[in-house]
Amino acid sequence: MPDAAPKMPSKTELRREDLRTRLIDIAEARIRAEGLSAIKARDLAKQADCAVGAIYNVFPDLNGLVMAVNGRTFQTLGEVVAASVAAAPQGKPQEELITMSLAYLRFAAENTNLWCALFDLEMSTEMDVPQWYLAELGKLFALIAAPLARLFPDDSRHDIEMMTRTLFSSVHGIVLLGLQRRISGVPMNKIEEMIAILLSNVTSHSKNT
Amino acid sequence: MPDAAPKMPSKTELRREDLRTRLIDIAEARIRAEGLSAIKARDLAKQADCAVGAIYNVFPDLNGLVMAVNGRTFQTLGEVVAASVAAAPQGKPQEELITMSLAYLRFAAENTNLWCALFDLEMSTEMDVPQWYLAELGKLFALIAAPLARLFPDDSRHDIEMMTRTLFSSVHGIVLLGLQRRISGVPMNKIEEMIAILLSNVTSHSKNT
DNA sequence: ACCTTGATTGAACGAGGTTCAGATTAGCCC
DNA sequence: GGGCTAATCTGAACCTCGTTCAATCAAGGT
Repeated sequence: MPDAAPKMPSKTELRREDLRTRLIDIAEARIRAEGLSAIKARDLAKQADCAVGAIYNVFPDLNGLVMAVNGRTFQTLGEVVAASVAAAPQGKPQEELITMSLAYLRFAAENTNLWCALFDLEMSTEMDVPQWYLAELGKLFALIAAPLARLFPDDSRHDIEMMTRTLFSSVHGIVLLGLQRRISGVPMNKIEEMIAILLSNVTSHSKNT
Repeated sequence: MPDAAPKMPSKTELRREDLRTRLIDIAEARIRAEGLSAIKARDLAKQADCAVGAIYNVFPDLNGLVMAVNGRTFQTLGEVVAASVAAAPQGKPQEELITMSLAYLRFAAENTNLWCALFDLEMSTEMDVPQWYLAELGKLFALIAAPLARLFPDDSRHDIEMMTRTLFSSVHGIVLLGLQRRISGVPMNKIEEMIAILLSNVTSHSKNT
């Protein structure tokens, strides 16, 4: 017998994996184009050229599929933010924070539906937050904490952690409400201005508590 | 004939109005207890002791009913925030802002499901934002703008407006993410601390742009 | 070739929002 | 009060979805 543990990728396994990625691709495209509510089992099956039931061989349910899409989205988001700060040489900490925030805004604006799906699901079901989610969030937080630690070298790890969460939540809130009311004005550059106001104020003064 | 314009509240009208408020009451209680997803047409009808179809005589659809609940919620929220600042004699502007923000947090924490419903609906359907919604939001903004105007008397109306939106969105973001991860720690007093960090920093420095 | 095991299928189930033809009732004039 | 008209009320029926499962089929081993 051959080695047992790293199971052979038998023909079945391959089809399985193929279907899996095909479904994720289709779901991602659909969410991007029409939003989370456009995810319908029968539509997906038709597009993927498989039976409805086949979806449930590969994912526990449609939520699981959306989670897989969210995994991709979250990873891309992390890369985009990291890339933005890597691109700006080694600016002042404040500028790094603003750069990252604008990258976050930009990503959310250009991929609104995918970005919304990231939260629409976690929010509604308050069950087990998956591991990768927390891991990705941790990576984002680390990116923010770095310039903050340089900016406030005397603050404790705890203080930096608090500031990180505070700033992330704040920027997230600005982006969220900013994009939400696409109708009622608040053009993109106003949102950018708001982020700049927030960060330049917060980071030009130091002591908290 | 009697005057025509302010139509008589005939027996039908009364029942109609009665059913309307009864349905809102029931829906409000259900959302409070079990969240937005617990709103089921058949359940509501059974509890209100009417036929399923009757709901649609009084509201365009279930969304409309939820909107009515949201109307109440939003109004209560406004009152709570206004009351909090009225209760604190005439403190410094910074303290007013913190007081209001903590009142906002407190309301969201104590009425999480109702508060979530406020955004879960507006978010998903991006159709016409109803008039009362913008009006209530305007009232909230006015409450925030008042202390800001005292704090930065030289800033233009536009600057104050921007700062108002910025702070509101930021606090909203902190509350949102804070309450979202009820599981993964972030106890209430940490959230309060985050709000305090944000506001004390922002409002102790002045110039933007 | 044959058997066993697991994947695949799609019709069927159940849950939920919404509708509508018929039954019921209110309002009104005699 | 009796009768007529128009509106309201009713709940069975319709439709859309997610999800399941008995029956079918294919892969891999012997």
